[in-house]
Amino acid sequence: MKRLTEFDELADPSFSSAVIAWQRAHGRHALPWQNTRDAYRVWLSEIMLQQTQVAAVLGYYARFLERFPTVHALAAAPIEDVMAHWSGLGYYTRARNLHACARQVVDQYDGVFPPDPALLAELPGIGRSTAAAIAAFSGGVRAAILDGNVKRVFARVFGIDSYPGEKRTEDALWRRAQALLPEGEGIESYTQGLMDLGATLCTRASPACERCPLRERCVAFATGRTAELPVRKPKKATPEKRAVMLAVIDGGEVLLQQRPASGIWGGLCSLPEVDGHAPMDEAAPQADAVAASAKAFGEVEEAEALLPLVHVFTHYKLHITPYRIALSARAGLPDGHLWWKLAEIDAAPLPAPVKKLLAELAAPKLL
DNA sequence: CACCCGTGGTC
DNA sequence: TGACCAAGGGT
Repeated sequence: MKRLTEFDELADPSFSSAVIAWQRAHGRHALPWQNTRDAYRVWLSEIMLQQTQVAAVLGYYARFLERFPTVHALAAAPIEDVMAHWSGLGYYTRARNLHACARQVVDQYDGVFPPDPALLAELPGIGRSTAAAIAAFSGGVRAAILDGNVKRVFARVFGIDSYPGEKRTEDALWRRAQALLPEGEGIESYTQGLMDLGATLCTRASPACERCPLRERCVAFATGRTAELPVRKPKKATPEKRAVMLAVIDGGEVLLQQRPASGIWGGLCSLPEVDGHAPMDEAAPQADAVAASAKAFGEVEEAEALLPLVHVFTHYKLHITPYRIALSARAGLPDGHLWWKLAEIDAAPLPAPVKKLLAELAAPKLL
């Protein structure tokens, strides 16, 4: 007698048939990165969609494709150009990896993405799940994804009551994902169906269980635990930091500083800061102290405190205290700094809160 | 392996 | 309105 393996235990062909049938009837079919097997377009969408919702990606995707229509165009472009087109989308390592990946595909694969998910996953910015999605959508390859949508759907359907971010739980989820893949054709519909289910029906809050094709096999639905599953990440207090930023203005231009490639806002530009990040229990420096530190950039004509703003990251809260510094004369340009025309601030590779601050400085709202 | 990395939307 | 979340990967 044949011993049942764990895969046999987890396998269930009716699961993928239900997802595929639902996707074909009720899933999304008209997103800009669908209805193509162009691996470049599929890859670009998958990278942009990492930890980012569809609505936020749409505009970036269109503008990016217009500027970089092929992997060759992207590989040939300067990184500054790539960063500028990513500016505001967040997780900027993705943009650096995107560029590095394009160059690697051109150099190593003659501009053709390999169909094998294991090879895709060796490229920068492409992990196991993204590799599977690219392979499935662009080549019909049978490979398992495990993103936030799949984790949520699985946690509810199978009543998984441990935190999905925990290694042991995630390993178990990967085994299910692999075991539940459709045997025959339909990997594209199945993969898209899992994403669509999670994004449109099996949402975090108030899921639409009455329309769900998996309702009758869903443990969370049967036990009234959809609000408790998936189990949330255990939370901890988030620290608060302070940054004093200098908007040094002269002749319609503002002084920007290149940030290090790693760390927060890596690879972007920002405003020069006084004393870097200080903990919140220290008071912000006085205006004269700020003006003194701005002397490195030239003769200070005026130093004006602007309205403080708070920017919240996943892991800490940043209190930004901005100062407008008007110069009467410029000193030599320090290393890693550049002047940027305020009128063209939209095109600068800046994080969202800094760009917003400077946009308002360039064109103050009349109240 | 737990933690780091952005931003906009939602309740 | 603060907390939480959304098509993860790199270290």
